Amino acid sequence: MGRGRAPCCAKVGLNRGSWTPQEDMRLMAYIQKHGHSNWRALPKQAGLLRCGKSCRLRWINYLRPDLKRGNFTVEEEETIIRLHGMLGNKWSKIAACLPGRTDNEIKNVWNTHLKKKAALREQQKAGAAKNDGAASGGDAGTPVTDSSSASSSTTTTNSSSGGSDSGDQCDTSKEPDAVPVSPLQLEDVDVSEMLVDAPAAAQPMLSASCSSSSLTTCAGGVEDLIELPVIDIEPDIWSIIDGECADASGARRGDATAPCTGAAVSTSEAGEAAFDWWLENLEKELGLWGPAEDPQAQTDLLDHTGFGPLVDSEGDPVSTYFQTGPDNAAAELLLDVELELEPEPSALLL
DNA sequence: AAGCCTTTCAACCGCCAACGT
DNA sequence: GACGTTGGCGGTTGAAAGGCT
Repeated sequence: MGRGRAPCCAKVGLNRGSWTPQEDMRLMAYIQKHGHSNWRALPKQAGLLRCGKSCRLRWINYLRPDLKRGNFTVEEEETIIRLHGMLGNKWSKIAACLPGRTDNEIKNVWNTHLKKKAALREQQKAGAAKNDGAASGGDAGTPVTDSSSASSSTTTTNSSSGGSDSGDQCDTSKEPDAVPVSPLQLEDVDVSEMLVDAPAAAQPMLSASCSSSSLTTCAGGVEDLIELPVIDIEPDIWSIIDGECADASGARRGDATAPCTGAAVSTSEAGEAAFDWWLENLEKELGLWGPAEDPQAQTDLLDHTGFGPLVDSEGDPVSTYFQTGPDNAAAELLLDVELELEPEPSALLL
């Protein structure tokens, strides 16, 4: 019936599985510039061989700049346990009360060790109830006496746990008007007291990146779109996925970033060349480009550009960026450069 | 050192609600 | 009101990493 929808996408020729750093960069660059008003159309417009759902998931769960990376704090774990006790598996609701955390992340944490922890606590409570008053005071509700258990393995060195938290409650990055937790369910509970607030530092990034509604999208932004890097995608794939834009894709063979309108490109050749130059340098700086047989050259380049910390030993610049966090000056510069999309080479090489 | 087992977590899948036509 | 489209949610899966024997 109407609800019926072909499974996400036919996935004909679409990439699946883990995202590559190149894909991450492309998605980030596109969303930073255009927002994500239409996930379904986004991959095509961004030149990604992914379905919109996959893009959304990747953005929400991993690429969003306001995400907290790293282990959960004890406070966060406590919050999850308590909220789960009230809400059940309403991961998105729980996530709404844990700024910087995603429902997927919370779900994983719960399933991996918080579930056991909560069960253990229940057992302890039951045991304490049985023994009743026999035991000494201050035991039954023992909050976190098992610090050595699961939590210790996941909250080892979380620097964000400190006192840096401040701010709004249940403010989720997902929906501005989202009702975090059902008032009916939480009527009797002081939710605010269990909330973990978002780091103030995350707010600017959040507002800058997630205001998709205020951004122009593909519909009218033809000249903007061509500024994104070009990748080689068989136009047939898009025509298979949805037949409507095969013409436009064919018109600019290989340029998957071309919008459906097929409108003329207005950027000058010089601009394109400069952008290519910029992109090439960007990829070099991230270790995504260049002869793979000479990693040293890339390292040298990184040293030269001052982007060294951006690439970790594993060579995954994106994950490194998010591990270091948006405060990382170099990373911010990178994003700024992407945002501006003004091919100004000198700005890249510090 | 090698193989096996366990844990973790990113990604996928299917369903549903909301919204637009 | 019916139908189609889209975004979002929760459950599940599978690859990778780590630990253990």
